[in-house]
Amino acid sequence: MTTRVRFAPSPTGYLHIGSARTALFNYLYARNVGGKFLLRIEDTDLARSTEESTRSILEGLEWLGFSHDEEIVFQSGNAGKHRAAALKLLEEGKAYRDFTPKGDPGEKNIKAAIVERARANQGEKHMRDNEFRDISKNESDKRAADGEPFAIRLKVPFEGKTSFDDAVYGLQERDFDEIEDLVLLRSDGHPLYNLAVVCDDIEMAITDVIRGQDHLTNTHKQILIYEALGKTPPRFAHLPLILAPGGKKLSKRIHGEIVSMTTYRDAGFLAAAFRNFLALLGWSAGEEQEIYRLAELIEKFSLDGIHRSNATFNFDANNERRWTDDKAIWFNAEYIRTLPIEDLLPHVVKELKSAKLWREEYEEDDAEWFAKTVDLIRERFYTLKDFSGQGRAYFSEDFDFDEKAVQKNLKKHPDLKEWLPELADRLESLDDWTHDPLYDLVSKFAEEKNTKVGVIMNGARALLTGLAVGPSMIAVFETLGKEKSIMRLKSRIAWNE
RNA sequence: GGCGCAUUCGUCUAGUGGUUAGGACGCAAGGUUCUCAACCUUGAAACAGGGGUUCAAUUCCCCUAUGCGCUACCA
Repeated sequence: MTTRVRFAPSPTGYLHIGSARTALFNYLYARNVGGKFLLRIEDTDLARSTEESTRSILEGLEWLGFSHDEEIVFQSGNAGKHRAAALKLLEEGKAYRDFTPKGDPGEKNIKAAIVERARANQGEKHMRDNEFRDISKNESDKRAADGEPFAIRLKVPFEGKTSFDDAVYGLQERDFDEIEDLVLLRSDGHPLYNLAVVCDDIEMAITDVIRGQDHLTNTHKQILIYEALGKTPPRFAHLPLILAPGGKKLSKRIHGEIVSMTTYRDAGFLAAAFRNFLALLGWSAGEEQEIYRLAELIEKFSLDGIHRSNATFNFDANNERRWTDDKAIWFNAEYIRTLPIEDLLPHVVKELKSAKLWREEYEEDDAEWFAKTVDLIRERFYTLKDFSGQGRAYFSEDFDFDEKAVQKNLKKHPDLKEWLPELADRLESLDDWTHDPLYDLVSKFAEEKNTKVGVIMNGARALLTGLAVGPSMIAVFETLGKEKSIMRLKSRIAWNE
């Protein structure tokens, strides 16, 4: 039987970082064993589900490069089948109608209400004391026929336990005492989550369910449904959660944009880098390697390598430099500087286009220059945004001068105001615009002015790029070319007092 | 309240009944350098606590603590 896994988000927001990792692991697992990776949108909660969320999630998945197999399944489209399943169980006596009026949680905190109710019961087991569990079929049918509203509950047996062998957490057992007669169908006819999931997973012939650990205890309920339906449950693998610093839940409400996949895309992350980072959050191949191309991830992925404890996504909301996990940023920088240049170029092109710095020549006559320049400047960049930010001076005459750079590298040495234009004149007569002659000329110039070559270099860098930091000055001369270099050396803009 | 799951440097993690408990990010120092990165070298940094079992426990068992999850006619 071929392996079939699914990623099943509910469209109530953008693609969350934890969901993204669940999708990743499902994807890697499927590709590793040569199975199918399916997508199901769990849009049964119509009040909260939006088309926009669905779109955003799909966008996120696409960005990450997880292509799904087969058609996307929308859970809402299967409500009829879910209802039929509940009715079938009712017919077979494996479920019953509960005519208890629907309770109204109102504005009360749901968690508090649960605890309150449990405390009232003081540890007594009240799982099977529903008064409608054992009423006669006749009475049940009659009340239903009279139009009395009811929910359908699964009839969980008195004695016994469910068990399953989780691929991550090992053998899990749960006594029936701990499981209430769960509602399958609401009194308004809508199926509940546990029923819907089981029905859809059966329908989609899912063989392995890989999902967040928050479903670990619910799995027992789902197994009961599988059994009632006469189906064999799939294999389960539960994933540890990704938490915020301090061990708290990572939520969009509290932590905002940082949990959204689109944030990373828009911040200039490479999907490959983020994917790599995500893969190592809760999974390890058991070796010291950390950089994995997608093909390698697929090849090495195994459920055995999944951790059992939750991971913290480490960031500091109060520190701009640490707006997201340091290691994620490191991965991105590492990818930017080590990717084969031809793989990086399309991303830079896109960035320059969106920053209005793009010129068609970069793809034509100046293609070689473009590749060389990107290669030169990428080494100290962290995100794709840097190509249009710090890298602006390489692609445009319209760039800003960093005030600190001007102070430190130009104004602190007032002589440079005369020297640099003078250097420009010298350069004018240089025919061979390559490293050695350039270096010779500049160092001779410095010697002549009785100053350190660094003073000239740093001053020139500030004038030519607007920054105090950047590639070797000679390399900047080379890449900018004679004309622009001379022009900028003579420019007075930066000196503007 | 009940039930479940977890706990190795700040973070991500490797690992084992006997190890100097390893790596990565970050941090610090030094080297290199026209600056900043990169790179190289070095450093600080961890087995939650208490009981067992054992010749030996970070590793196995129990308890406690802490965190997380579930406990809903939410998903």
